[in-house]
Amino acid sequence: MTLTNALESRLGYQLRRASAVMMADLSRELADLDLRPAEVTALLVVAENPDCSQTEVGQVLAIKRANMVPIISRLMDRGLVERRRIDGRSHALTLTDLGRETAADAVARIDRHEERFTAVLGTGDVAALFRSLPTIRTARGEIIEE
Amino acid sequence: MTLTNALESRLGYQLRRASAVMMADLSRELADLDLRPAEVTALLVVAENPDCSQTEVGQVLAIKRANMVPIISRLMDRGLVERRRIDGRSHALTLTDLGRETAADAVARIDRHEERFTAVLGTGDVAALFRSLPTIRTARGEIIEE
DNA sequence: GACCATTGCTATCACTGATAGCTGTCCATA
DNA sequence: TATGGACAGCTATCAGTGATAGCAATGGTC
Repeated sequence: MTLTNALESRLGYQLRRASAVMMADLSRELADLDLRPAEVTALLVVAENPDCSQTEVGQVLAIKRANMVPIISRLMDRGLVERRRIDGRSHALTLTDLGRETAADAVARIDRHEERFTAVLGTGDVAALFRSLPTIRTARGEIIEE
Repeated sequence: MTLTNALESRLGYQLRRASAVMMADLSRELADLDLRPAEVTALLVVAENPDCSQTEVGQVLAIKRANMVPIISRLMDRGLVERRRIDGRSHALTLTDLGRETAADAVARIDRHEERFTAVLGTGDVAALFRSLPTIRTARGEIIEE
């Protein structure tokens, strides 16, 4: 028996299911990098913004300070990120050479992953998504940090 | 300093952030029901499909058999769902009166929640989302159960 | 110098999902 | 009818993400 599911007509539900599918695909694509999705996003933000602080990375990714700690720690343990004391409180984050290589690899993987989905969507639909999704994010005000 | 974030141009990232925003809003809306989002979805599927089995609910929601167990257990403990043995293996799930009340309440809350987002989107965008998101879900074939 | 905000951190918890493997049951068929 | 395989529910455990509360050290301001 196939069940009915009225949730299919809910935007939040559709978003969640679609997001889960893409995340699963991304995880597979990133698997042999041995980096979690959250770690990769942090790596890429540091790549783009040399000398940024850990808190700033968290702000742009909507990851709380407390949750940034193990992410950056792991990237440092892996030899991908270095930090330099700025003042007694904050550090400036930069990528190592290995970090830059890994970031480039990650971007290539993400692009392949994205392609698999945008390919079946049509450019109009993709454009519509890039208009709608940010609107959703700001609809209730994305609350960043505490 | 405000950082740049090239991930903003990735569909997967946008989807994840938008989904997180909606989930957070939904959680707030469901808070005083004392039911987790996953439990509510299961409740609504049972409401629509009396005498369905636990595995079937899992299939339609893409929740694995093993993960359905605590969900249904909790709904039964809460007196929202009842089950009747069908054969030695499976049970037929139905809602209790309280379950029906709670389901109706949940649907009202979900509708309010949805409204907050669809209100800022324009009907064209909403229609586009309901076309695109299911396409994304099937793009890589949503793998259901093992 | 007192006060307060900031930064990074620890510790802990909640929610969702995944895996591996068990038991008991049903069913087809050899 | 005996048996092998599929199936339903279950246990146990882990991974990933995110949230909260609170601490210590530091920096800037009045």
